[in-house]
Amino acid sequence: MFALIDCNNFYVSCERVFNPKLNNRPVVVLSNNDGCAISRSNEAKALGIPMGAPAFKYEKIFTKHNVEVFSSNFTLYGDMSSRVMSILSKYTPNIEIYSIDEAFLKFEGFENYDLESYCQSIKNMVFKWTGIPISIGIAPTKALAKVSNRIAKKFPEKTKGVYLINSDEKRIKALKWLKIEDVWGIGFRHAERLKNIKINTAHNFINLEDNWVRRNMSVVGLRLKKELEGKSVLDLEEIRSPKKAIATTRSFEGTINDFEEIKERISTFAICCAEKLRSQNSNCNSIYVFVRSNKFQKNKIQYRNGIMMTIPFSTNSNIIISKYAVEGLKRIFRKGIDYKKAGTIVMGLDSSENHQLNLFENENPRHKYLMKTIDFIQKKEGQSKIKLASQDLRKRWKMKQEKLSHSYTCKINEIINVK
DNA sequence: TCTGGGGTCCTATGCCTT
DNA sequence: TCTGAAGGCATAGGACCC
Repeated sequence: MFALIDCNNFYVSCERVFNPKLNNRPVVVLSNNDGCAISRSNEAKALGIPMGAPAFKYEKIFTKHNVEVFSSNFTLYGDMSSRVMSILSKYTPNIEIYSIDEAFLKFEGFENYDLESYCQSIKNMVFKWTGIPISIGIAPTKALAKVSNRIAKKFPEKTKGVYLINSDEKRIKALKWLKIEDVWGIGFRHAERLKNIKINTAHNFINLEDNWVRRNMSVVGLRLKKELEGKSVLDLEEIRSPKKAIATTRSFEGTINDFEEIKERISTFAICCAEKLRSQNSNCNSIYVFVRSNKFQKNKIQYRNGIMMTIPFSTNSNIIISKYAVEGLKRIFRKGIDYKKAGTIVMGLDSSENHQLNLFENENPRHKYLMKTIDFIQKKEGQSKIKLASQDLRKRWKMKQEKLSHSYTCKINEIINVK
C-alpha cells in the first residue's frame, strides 16, 4: 500500500506556525516577485481568491477583507519541509520526497497494521513536533493515493484528515466523485480534450479503451489509467536521480528593449547557474538562452525565441558560461521588442571531478582556481561581491519581496523572540 | 504600471552510422 | 560499391508536476 502525505496549504501553514495571529484569518503567500497567489488559507479560498490569482488584480479584495499577504520565503519553507520529512521517515523505511510539501510512503510488510490509525498517529506527531497540519491518503497505487488524499482534505470532519481506499467499491465511488480535471497527471489541455468527448470524471476515464488512451495520451496516460484501475505500475522513487538541468529565469519589473541591459541580466543568470553547478560539484556542456515579450500585452508585437549553445568542453566557470550565454543572446535578440522575461538553463550536466576532456579544446585550468577563490570570498563577504565586467556593477534590480517574513528557523539573527 | 520559477518525461523528426 | 532497413542520438516542442 502507498500513502500520500500532503501538507495543508503548506506555505501559509509555515507562516502560521510562527505567527499564531494568522490562525482563522485569510492568508495568502505570493510567488517570487510578488506576482501571483500560490498558497491560500481556507479562509482566503472562501473569499474566492483562486490559485495563481495575480496580486495586482486582487488588491481590493485583499484590503477589503484584511487578507494577510506574504512574499514567499523559501528558506523557511525548505527548512520546515525537511523537518516534516524527517518525522515521516521514522514511520517506514520506504519514502519518496515528491515535492516540498508532499511525500509518498510505501507500507510493505504492514499487513497486520491498521493503516488508518497508524497514519492518524503520523499526522498527530507531525503536527505536535512542527505545527504543520497534513492530510494522508492511503491506497494500493500512487495515483489512487493521490485521489484518496484529495478526499481526506476535502472532508476533514468525516475523515479526520486520513482516508483509505482498500476495496473496489470505495475506489469506484471515489473515481465517480473525482472530476477529470482534478486527476493527478491530467493537465489543462487533456482535461479540455476529454471533456469535449464527454469524459467528465475519473471513472469515465478508466472506461476508455486502452488503445485510445495510448494513442492520444502516450504511455503516460496509459500508466495513469492502470494506476486508477488499481494496478500498481509506478513505484517509489527513493533515490533522487541527479539533476539534468539547472535554470535561472526571471520576469522583469517592467519591460526592457535595450540590448546592453538584457545582456547584463543574461550574464547574471548564467553566472547564477554556474554557481549552482559548483555548489553541487557539477559541470555542464551546453546552455540554453531564451527571451520573450509580455504575453499579456496582446496589442504589442509578440516575440519569443531561445537557442541552445554547445560548449566544446565541460565547465562550471562563470567566465565561459557567461560568454556563451551572451553569444546566444546576440543571435536571438531582435530590436524593437519590449522584453518581459529571460533566462538561462544549463544542460548536459556531469560531475566536475570526473568529466570527459576534449581532444582539441579545453578550459583554461586556471579558471578552476579562480572560481574556487570567488566562491570563497562570496561565502565570507556575501553574494555578488565579485562580478564580471558584463554584469551591472551597481545592481539596480532585484526580486520584488515586499512582504517577507523572517527565516525563523534558519537565520540566527531572525530567530523568534519569546518575551 | 503590476500576471512566478524550477523542474521532469515523452514523442516526432531528421541526421548519421551500421 | 551501392542500397535499404534499423538503431542511436540530438533537438524541439508539448504536456505535466509542484
